[in-house]
Amino acid sequence: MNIGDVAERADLPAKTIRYYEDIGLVTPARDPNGYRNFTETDLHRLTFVARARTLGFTIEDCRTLLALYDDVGRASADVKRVAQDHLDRIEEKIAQLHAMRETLSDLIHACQGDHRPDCPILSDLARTAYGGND
Amino acid sequence: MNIGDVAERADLPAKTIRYYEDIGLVTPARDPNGYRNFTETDLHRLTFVARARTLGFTIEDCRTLLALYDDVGRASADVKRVAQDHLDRIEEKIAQLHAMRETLSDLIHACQGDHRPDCPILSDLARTAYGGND
DNA sequence: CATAGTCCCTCCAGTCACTGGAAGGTCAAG
DNA sequence: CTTGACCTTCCAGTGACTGGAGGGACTATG
Repeated sequence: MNIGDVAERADLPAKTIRYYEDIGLVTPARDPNGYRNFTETDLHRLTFVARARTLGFTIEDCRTLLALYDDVGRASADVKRVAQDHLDRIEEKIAQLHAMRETLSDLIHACQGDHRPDCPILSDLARTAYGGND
Repeated sequence: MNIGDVAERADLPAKTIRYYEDIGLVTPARDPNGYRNFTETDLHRLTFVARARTLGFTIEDCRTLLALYDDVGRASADVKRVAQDHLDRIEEKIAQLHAMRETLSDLIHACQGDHRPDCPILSDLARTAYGGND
């Protein structure tokens, strides 16, 4: 398979696949003309990575997960730990985003959004760090 | 004020403040020895940016918000639009993260996490794209 | 006056995961 | 033989910093 076919079947840009080769996630063979020649296994690894990426795993996580996938003697506990760590990071991010959302939506609701300059959003941003404790 | 004082008062690394100067968010004066000499106004702009960044605004947003803040003839509607766009992006990210969280936590719950190799997490990642429609 | 320690300076490189583009080689069809 | 679609490599840019090298400036002490 050429890179175009793989790109379509793995639903990944060809650029990304070349990048994944660069960083060693796949190592496709080469035709005499220099074209990459992917096997079904290569494609499978790429769809694996694509799926992991949509779940938010980092490339390093993907590398680890691929290694575990290749290791028939793996312990599922190792996989679970990678996933749990990742989930923890996601929870943390969600919490941060929730905090931002709350503040932002409060400010947006408080803002008239008209032609006048007065704006609680700017007032909030411009508040000093000691804004009201004294 | 030297950069160290500003760093402490704005709760920003000195490195970051230099970077903000590089990209034109502040333009502190210079002492004859080359040291940056920040005014209270500079500090105020930096705390403004710091606050905006904790609310997740991009640097470009910060640039826009600072310009609006400086413009006494601004319309609050302009500020509100920037904030609303940002909130929309946050909502979208939260939705994505929720989707990841749901899938991940399902998979993690399904995984025994023991010494055996069988693992629904890996099975999910390794599923083919046509995984069950045929 | 020398020295030590703390601050400050600039410039370069790296992060993460791609993405865009230039410049050029290869292949199948007409 | 040309056109167009494909493929190749290499370089640079993204966002928002961060780390480090290599060196100058200032303050306090002996």
